[in-house]
Amino acid sequence: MPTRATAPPTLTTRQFELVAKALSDPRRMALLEAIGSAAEYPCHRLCEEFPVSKGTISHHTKELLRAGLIQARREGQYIYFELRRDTLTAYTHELTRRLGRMG
Amino acid sequence: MPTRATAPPTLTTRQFELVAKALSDPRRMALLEAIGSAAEYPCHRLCEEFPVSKGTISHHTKELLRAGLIQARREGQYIYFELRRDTLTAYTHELTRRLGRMG
DNA sequence: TCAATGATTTGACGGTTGTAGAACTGTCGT
DNA sequence: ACGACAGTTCTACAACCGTCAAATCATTGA
Repeated sequence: MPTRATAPPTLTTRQFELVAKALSDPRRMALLEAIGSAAEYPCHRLCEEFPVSKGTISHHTKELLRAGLIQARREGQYIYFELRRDTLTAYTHELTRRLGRMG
Repeated sequence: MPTRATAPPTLTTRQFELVAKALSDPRRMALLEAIGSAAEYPCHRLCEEFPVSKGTISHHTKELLRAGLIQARREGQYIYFELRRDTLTAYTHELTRRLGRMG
C-alpha cells in the first residue's frame, strides 16, 4: 500500500503535544482562524491585519508549521499559508480517544 | 426556561482559552487522562501515581477546575475528581466551528 | 546594480509557568 | 487533645514564551 498523500489518521505523541501547544495561545489561534477563512492566505496580509510585528507573525506561523496545522507555499517573494484540517481532525480524534467516549 | 444543570453547548471566549491552555501541558493532560479513566478519581491517587509534589498536583487540578474540564467532590478528608466530557465536546465543537467544516 | 518589499533570524526584555519545598488548614481515629 | 493524613497556599526559582526592534536573507522591478 502506498504512503498516503494527505495526512495520518492519528498523531504521534510529539505532534499531539505540538498541536495542543500551538492552539493554546489566543493570538496564534486567531492567526490560524484567519488562515482557515480562505483557501489560501498570504503571509503579508497577516502582517497587515494583526497588530503585531513581522517577527512575531513569523514566529507564530513557524510554530503552526511545526505542529502541522498549516502548510506553506512559496510563490516568488510571497508565501501563502493553508490550514491543514486533516491535522485538526486527527487532533480532536486523538483527544476524544484519550479521554474515553464523549457525548 | 430553567437554567441547564449540565453544561453549555458552547464556550465563552474566556473558557475556550482556559481549556486550550489547560490541555497544552503534557503533565496536565496526563492527569486529565487518569481522571477520565474512571468514573471518579481520588486526588491522593494522583499524588501517588505521578512523580510530582502535592503542591504541583494541586496547582494543576486547580487549572483544570478553572477550565471546567473536571469537577471536584469532597468526601470527608478526600477529594474526588470527575472528568467533564461535556466541556470537552464543547471545546472540540468550538474548535471545528472556528476553523470551518472539517473532514 | 541598486532600491524596495516580503519574510526569517537574532538578541533582549518582561511576564508567565511548572516545579519543589515549607508552612498552613482541615479531617479523621484513637 | 493529639498525631497522622489529605489538600491548599506561599515563596522562590529556573525555564519558557510572546513580543519588539534591528539585522539579515530573498526576490522582484527599475
